Amino acid sequence: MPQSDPSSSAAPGDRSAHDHARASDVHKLAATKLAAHSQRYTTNRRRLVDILIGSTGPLTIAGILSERDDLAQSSAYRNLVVLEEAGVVHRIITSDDHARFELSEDITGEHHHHLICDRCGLIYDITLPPGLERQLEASLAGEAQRFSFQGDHHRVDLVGICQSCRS
Amino acid sequence: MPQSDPSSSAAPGDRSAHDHARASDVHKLAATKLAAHSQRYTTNRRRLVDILIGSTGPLTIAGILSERDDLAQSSAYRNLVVLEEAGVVHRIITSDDHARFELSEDITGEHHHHLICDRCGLIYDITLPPGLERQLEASLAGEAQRFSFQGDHHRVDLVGICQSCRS
DNA sequence: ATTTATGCAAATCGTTTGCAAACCT
DNA sequence: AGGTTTGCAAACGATTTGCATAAAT
Repeated sequence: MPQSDPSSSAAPGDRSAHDHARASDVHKLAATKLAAHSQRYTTNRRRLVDILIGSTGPLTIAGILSERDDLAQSSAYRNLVVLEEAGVVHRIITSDDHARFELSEDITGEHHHHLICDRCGLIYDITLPPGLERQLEASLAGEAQRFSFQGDHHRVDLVGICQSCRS
Repeated sequence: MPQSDPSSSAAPGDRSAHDHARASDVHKLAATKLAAHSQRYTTNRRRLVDILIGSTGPLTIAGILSERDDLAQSSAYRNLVVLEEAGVVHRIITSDDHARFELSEDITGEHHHHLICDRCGLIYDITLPPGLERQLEASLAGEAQRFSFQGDHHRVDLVGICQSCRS
């Protein structure tokens, strides 16, 4: 429903949660995770990771492809699946039709949440106080138990309208 | 990626968060909300709302259509858009390719969150302690302000594997 | 009488997949 | 060599839309 240029995905005043990890460390971890899944760290996969390292926030496929014109769309899709399964990247689904990708928290070592623009799909990274995270975890674990549900990870989003869509 | 019968969407031990509102009240509210958006409360729209009232949890389009065979798919899609815009229903997007729908919190008067099965897309409704909700709201509001983001509503999901997908 | 809603079938568009060539190990 | 990855183009499938008919005001 909302439409905009899906290749843009900007960042706000502060630095993003991503740029805390050094590129070489990220690649090392990525290689390890892929190896654990019997997958190779090919040139294209490394390229994808590099693009995500360089990004200030979650990127759409279009955004990723626009960074390098020597990247086949189908390979991007395929490799993002592999990277996701290996736990290297994380796929974010919003009401926007375009999936977005970011490095996984295992890789960046950060736990964060999102502000999601309902109009253009733009995503900002945010963090919550550790105490709040703990309480949340505890409550969710309790609810999961009631439903015999095996929780894996939680997600907190604030949905609204970003500054540029408002103006 | 995960696949299963999208027409099924069961409930667990307890009652769902939905069955607290009386059907007549729901219809009255729905009519009001639609009127406020210059939209009619047509037969098909009422049917959709009825199906959601009767459901124990969020339903996919397939699940909705399977409840009544005299409901055209395109009309379901179109009317769900109208109902969503009027704030009568709420659309839930997961990694599953099938959008799911539930009555909006304005209508049910309940604020709840979700356990989402990563394999089959099944969704359970859960609630968090009011105190925790308040802290969460406050933290999110603070973050929104930092990004000049106009928050509308928050969302908390626990993603994992449901009992039947585990067995 | 006009506007709005319906239902069918066709179109759309992000994503997935078949297949032959290129790449690793 | 033997299996994997790549890139092109074709296929897929949930959702959307054009259009003629039916309903509502």
